[in-house]
Amino acid sequence: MDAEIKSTTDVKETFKDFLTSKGLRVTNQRLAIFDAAYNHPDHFTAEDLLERSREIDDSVSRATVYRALPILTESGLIREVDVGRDYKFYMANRNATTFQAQVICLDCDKIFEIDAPFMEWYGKTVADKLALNVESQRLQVTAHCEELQASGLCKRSGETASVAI
Amino acid sequence: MDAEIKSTTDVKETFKDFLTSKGLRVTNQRLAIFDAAYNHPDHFTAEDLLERSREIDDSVSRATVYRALPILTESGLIREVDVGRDYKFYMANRNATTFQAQVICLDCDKIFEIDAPFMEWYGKTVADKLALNVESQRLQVTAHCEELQASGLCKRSGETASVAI
DNA sequence: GCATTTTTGACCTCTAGTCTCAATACTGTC
DNA sequence: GACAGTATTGAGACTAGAGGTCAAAAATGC
Repeated sequence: MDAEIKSTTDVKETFKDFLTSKGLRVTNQRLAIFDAAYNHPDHFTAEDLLERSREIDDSVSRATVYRALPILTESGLIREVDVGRDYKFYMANRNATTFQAQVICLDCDKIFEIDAPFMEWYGKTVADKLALNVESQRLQVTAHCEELQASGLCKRSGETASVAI
Repeated sequence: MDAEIKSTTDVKETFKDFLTSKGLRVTNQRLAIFDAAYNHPDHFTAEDLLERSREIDDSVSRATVYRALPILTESGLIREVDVGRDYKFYMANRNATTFQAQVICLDCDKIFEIDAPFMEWYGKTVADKLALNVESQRLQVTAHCEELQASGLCKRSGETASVAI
């Protein structure tokens, strides 16, 4: 395996270390939730995560998932993805470091993230100009299934589109 | 009064026309909600709007406000402003046509919108490149009160900052 | 003014997310 | 490995924003 790519097992150790360093305990439930979250190929909701976590450890409760999410987010292993819905989405932070634009399908609820390095540069420019701390910036594009398939973005679930803007 | 700037009374007529054209009835409650929304200087929530509407017509109910919001949004007189909170914000669409970036204060809940014409151009470029319909794009910048005051953005409530990025 | 039909207010329901608290399980120490 | 101390857990109650239901009220067209 490529030395630059961390295996899930390695990342799991990172997560355990994170817990310990914060004085938090390493529990089966937290590990199950980590596995479910980090290996999820797409965006997921808290409810999705509960379901998947229970496939690994059926004792995991809804409350524990909601309690684990901020920990996982703080660890940097997953991140919140706000798409302007009434509930939150999350996704594993497996590789992305550059800014990503969200393409949201209005028909089927799918969310794609595509690289938008230009936006990152723009964000920095804005931050300099206003002397503000840019915590988040979003470029959100909405479209319909048909258009998405024509653009080559919408393939199979879990497959990353190789498009950048 | 400048002929190019519509008075609230004129806009109210536009709203009445909109209702009629959609086969909807012109009711005191809808007009009260329109007044409360269109004359609100800042961003507001449904609950804010309920309170303000009741100052104009104390018979206005919560349900009616929630029912009026999509109508007002569809009419284009107000717009939804998603700032990634658990509840929706709205604001009057008094002048803005260009893209606006949101600057959100993490300390005091204030939201500023500043012109970002560059983003609009970028959105169009993206739309062309992907052959997608850009429905919304957001540049969201977060900051703290101190920073905001230093940048000249945070003044008095209701005052528009004259900053563009 | 009257009949028709929409709209309304009061209240009920829904859902995502959070809180409570007794029971459980992790951790450091022996 | 067992123990004590303490964090964590699951079940279920709870909250808040949002929206649905339905009989009563009000706007519209004639």
